Amino acid sequence: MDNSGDEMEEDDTEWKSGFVDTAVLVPAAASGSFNSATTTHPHRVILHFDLDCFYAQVEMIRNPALRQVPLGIQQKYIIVTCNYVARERGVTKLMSVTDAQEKCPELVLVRGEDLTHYREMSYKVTELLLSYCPLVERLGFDENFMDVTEMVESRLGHAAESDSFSFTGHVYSHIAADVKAGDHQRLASGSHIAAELREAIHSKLGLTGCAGIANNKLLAKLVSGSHKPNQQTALLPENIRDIMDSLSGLRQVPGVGHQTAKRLQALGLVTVKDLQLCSLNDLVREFGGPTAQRLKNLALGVDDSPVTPTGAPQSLSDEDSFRKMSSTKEVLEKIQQLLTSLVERMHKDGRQPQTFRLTIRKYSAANKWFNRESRQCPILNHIGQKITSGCAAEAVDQLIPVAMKLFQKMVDTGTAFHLTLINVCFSNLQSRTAAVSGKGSITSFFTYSTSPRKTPSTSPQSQDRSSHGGCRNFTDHRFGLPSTDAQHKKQLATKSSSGPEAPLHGSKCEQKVVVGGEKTLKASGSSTTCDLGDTNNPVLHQLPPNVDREVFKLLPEEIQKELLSPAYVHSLSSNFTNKSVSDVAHGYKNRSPQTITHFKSFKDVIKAPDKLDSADCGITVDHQSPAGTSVAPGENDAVEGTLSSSRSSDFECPGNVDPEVFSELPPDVQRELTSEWKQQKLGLKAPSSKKPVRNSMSRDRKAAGRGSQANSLFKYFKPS
DNA sequence: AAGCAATAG
DNA sequence: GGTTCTATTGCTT
Repeated sequence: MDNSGDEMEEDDTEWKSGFVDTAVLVPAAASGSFNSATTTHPHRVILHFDLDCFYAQVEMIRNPALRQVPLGIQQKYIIVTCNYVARERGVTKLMSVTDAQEKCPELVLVRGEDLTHYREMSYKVTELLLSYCPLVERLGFDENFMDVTEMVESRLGHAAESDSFSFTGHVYSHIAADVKAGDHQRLASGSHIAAELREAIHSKLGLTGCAGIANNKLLAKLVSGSHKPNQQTALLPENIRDIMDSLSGLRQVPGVGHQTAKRLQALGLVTVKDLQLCSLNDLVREFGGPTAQRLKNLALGVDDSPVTPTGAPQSLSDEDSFRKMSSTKEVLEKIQQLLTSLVERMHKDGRQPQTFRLTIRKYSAANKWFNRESRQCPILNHIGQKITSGCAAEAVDQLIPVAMKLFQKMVDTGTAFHLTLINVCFSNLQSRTAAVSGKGSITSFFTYSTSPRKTPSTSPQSQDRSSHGGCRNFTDHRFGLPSTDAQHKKQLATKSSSGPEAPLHGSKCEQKVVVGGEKTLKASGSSTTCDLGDTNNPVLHQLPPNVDREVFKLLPEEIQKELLSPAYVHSLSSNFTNKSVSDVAHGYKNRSPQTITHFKSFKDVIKAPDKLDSADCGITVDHQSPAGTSVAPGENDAVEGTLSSSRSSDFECPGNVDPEVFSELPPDVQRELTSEWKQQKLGLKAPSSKKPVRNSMSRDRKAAGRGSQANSLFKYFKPS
């Protein structure tokens, strides 16, 4: 049944033509616009790199002793990957820890939930590849596509034909030495480039991996795993049919996922050949024209998708999963923990996130999997600036109430809930100046071009690569490739997305986020100083009715401006924005300039409750004195009518909870927390200087949620 | 712009 | 296929 050579399918002219010339199946409109070499020659030269058991390799570099033992990388209760020693003992990817230990009792486990080291190494690989050629596309942490067509042309043009008539590495379904490379000079050249890049990755970074060389991404990826580990394989055009036929099912075709495979199966298609032979009309009926054509092309080994330079990530997220989380307090602490690391990562990136998203997974017996839901909202500029300017603790503090508000949109904290995952995400990442000085003004990109992404090295702290200077030079005379040729620039320009100066990965290059540089803001040094003296603001009449004028006048000018911006005023009808405006106003009104600069973060407070200085904290609630010198209702709330509900002063927080943060939480949440604290207090002694995070302490006070008099703000917290 | 589905490693 | 911890794209509203 394996008719891989050239059997005669009686009536199938359509699919034969697909192999002969990819352009036949490519819509004319598309073929004119995609990248580089397609217009000058029929085939691009595409490389696919795939690092061997990537996480395990990183851990073995960190601890070379692990090289000789069976090593598994554990996330929660599964082995996500393992080294080859472990594979010889029967350990496989995605095996449960118990199964793995049964197979291999000597298995050494390393925890891999924290992806920091993997992410950093991953970007070093991408940057190394980028130092040779700009067309590099990441796929996950351990794979990269590369369009080396230009490099190949350059090499073949410059003659030095020594390399050009032989392949290096494997050639799919051939003995490499037997292949007449002269018929495939461009792929042969690509095989040498792949070998050199693999060697560079090994010598500079200490990592091994596989590579595939073919005429498109689909084929390069499919062929790269033909010989593992640490080997490479090229695919000749005449063997496309072979490799497609070798796939055991449609699921193996990159781009065909579970859902698509199921729909195809419903049409009676289970093998690649089934799809190749299926009438296009049937597919169009099920999937629509473009998807139908793409699926059929994939089955034929045809893929015209360009290698799209990945650039800096478009979102940063952090998440944790667990068996069960069912109290608001746990949720709050988990969110705080996730935010703390996410904000730090965001700061190193240097860009300013415009959107925050909270995702949860609710337990459900029926559908234990894939039930994630999320809510997102804009990030106020003053919070975003805290991140970029390095005020991480304050940024976290101010994001926690935002996150809890989103949380409550998804979960009725009044009734039982059962979460198994929480994710926090920053997206819509903008390069500094753009955000503040009004929507993407292009000019702002270039005025502050501080972190050139030309040099492959990113973070100063990981700067052991003192030899990095050699990279460029090596590249240049080796490949004689000006990375500035027209084709590349064209494609790069289309994806300028995140701004030219955004580093590929965490620069942490203190780009002096000139807060005052923006403008009129007088406070030069301290970014958060309030300007209490400014009383003649001509635009107060623009304020929405629920914003207290007196409070507004107390805000720093930058915040005022933000609140008055057209986009902002326009969106004031939404729940979120109303609430946020109020919160902002409220938060600031209760602080003198001095207390702001010395503000103790929630994180700091919770970690060192005994070091609290009450003078440093918000003044509305005294969380320190055992006597409970909480401020009387209304005493500090000049804006009682509009703003007081979320800050009922008739309560007390445990000593390790920042009242500022607490006060900004939704009333429901305050109520639940208060009742938990109350119970804990009754149940056990208050720890004063212990493992602070887990427990809470101090006195309670029942009436935390007693803002039952629903004012205009209360409704925003009601589930709906 | 928000939320989700699908795909990927 | 799902375990994990991400990340991207495209559809729908």
